[in-house]
Amino acid sequence: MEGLGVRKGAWSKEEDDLLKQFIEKHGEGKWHQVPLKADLNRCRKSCRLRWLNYLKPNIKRGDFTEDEVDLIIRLHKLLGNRWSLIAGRLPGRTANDVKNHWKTQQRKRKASDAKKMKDKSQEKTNATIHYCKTSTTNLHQKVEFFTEERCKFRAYSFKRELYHIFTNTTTNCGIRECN
DNA sequence: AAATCAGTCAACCGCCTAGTA
DNA sequence: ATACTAGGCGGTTGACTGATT
Repeated sequence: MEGLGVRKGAWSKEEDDLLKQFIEKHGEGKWHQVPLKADLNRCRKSCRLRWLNYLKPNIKRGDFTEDEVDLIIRLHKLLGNRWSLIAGRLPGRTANDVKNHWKTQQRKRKASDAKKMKDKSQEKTNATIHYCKTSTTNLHQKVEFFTEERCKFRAYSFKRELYHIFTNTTTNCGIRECN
């Protein structure tokens, strides 16, 4: 049975050579025969993946070009997470590469969106703080002024405004008429 | 210089489908 | 119709590496 005592993890140079030699001699496919005939202590899936994602000739390494990125975005819109189909349209790129690239970009986008949201809310908070600071100063002065003038109603209404600034509410603040 | 963090990429896992006995 | 096997795929993990603190 596959999986008993089968080697896992990174492939060695020797294993790569054995796999390459086998494929060159017998061609792709027949993956179930590979471990036995190539004398590899690996499962068939691992052999297939190693070949497709790393050893296969013409695999392109390095950064994705702008054209490739653009194509990935358009194809993803069209096909969703069908990485093998998308990779099929990108010569030299594997489904694994495309998938990894997409995930990385997605993470970056999320991080940048989160930062934008944070900045926006910080802006809002700062504006509110600024508004409160200036408003409260003005209102306190008005309350004091009208209290001194014995203008109870005006002083009361400015107290209400103060309260609303601090509690950010328009419900009954419970402030009683000042004396 | 050491510790921590973040990004990248190879590899594994589990599921699905098709073919076959 | 059912069970089994192989191939294929997408999601996820973990090792590695370079950057930052």
